[in-house]
Amino acid sequence: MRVPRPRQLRRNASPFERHVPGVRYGVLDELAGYAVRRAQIAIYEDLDHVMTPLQLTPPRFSSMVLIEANPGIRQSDLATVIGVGRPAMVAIIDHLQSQGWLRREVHAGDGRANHLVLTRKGLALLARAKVMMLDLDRRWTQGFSEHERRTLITLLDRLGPSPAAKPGEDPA
Amino acid sequence: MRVPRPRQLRRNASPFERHVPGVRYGVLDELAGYAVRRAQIAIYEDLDHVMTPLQLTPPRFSSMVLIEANPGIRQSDLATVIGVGRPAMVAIIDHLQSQGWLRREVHAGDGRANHLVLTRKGLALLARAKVMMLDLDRRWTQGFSEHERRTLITLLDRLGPSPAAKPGEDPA
DNA sequence: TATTGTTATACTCTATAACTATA
DNA sequence: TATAGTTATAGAGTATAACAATA
Repeated sequence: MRVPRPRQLRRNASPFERHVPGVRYGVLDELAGYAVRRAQIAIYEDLDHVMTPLQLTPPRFSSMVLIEANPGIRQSDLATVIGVGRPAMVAIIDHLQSQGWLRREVHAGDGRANHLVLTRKGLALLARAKVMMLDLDRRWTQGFSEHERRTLITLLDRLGPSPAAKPGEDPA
Repeated sequence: MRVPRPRQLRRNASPFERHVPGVRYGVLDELAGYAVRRAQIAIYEDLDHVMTPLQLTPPRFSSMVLIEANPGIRQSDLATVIGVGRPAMVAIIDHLQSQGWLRREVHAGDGRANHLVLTRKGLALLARAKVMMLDLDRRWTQGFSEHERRTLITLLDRLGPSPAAKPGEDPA
């Protein structure tokens, strides 16, 4: 089962409506998991407008952020962190390198591994992308108080099978 | 850009870790959008265990819930509601029908449209699936208070470009 | 002319397996 | 033997366009 990277956009279609008037959603409205899915669809329609002009995709953007914050990280570790396989990571890095945004250097202590570093050009683009992404994300939480925004992120980080659901912490 | 139905599972890989120790996530930790993505990856790894034995997928399950709650809904409307294209909906309905879980009847007032109705067998399976899904969802929010659970769903429903972000309502 | 369901097609993303070079 | 990166391949899911039947 694929983890939906939200569905491919239907360019000429009307935007996704989370609650179509007159339709009863039954248990779906009771499921946190379905709320996540719904939110993701709505978000991705918008995300496209920011990513595409920059020749970026969500995994490409995430990778650049992580390489900047962890210079010299190796590909396999990066793949683990963003949750893709190693082969998929090769394609992501290939693209970023073809744009001149990063270099693959030989790892100092391990001849098998790649040492990933952003170029000046890559850092410049990333700076722009980060501003745009932060701006977009703030627009998504426009009506939220800062407390609500933090609460949402914290609850999302706790949601899920194993690492989440620790009764001790109470972010709300 | 595709809306990620979360990534295909790597069966022999370790489960997705949302915060790998020693890795700095930079702005990613500030983005509600990335928190959504992270949560979805974690969720889908688990979802698989419930869906597969029942010959279900998330869109199939959602479709059945919606057909039960809105008997006679037409395919195109169903597609709009769950956020897929009409061709994708055909495949979903085909499968549900092949399992004997629903019938396509001719719509009373419109000879073009299909009137979708669950069979007794479909209703029985759906009843089982709903119990399992609710149970799974509760496990994902195990450490949450009921207030936190509702808050998460409400905030997720407000997150996004257009319909969300209404300053008036304060669910937290 | 527009819409519903359908089919055919292409594209994207992903997993899996196998290869190489290092360890 | 095991691991990092790579390549090749197949599969799932989706969008797009075009078609028939009906409105």
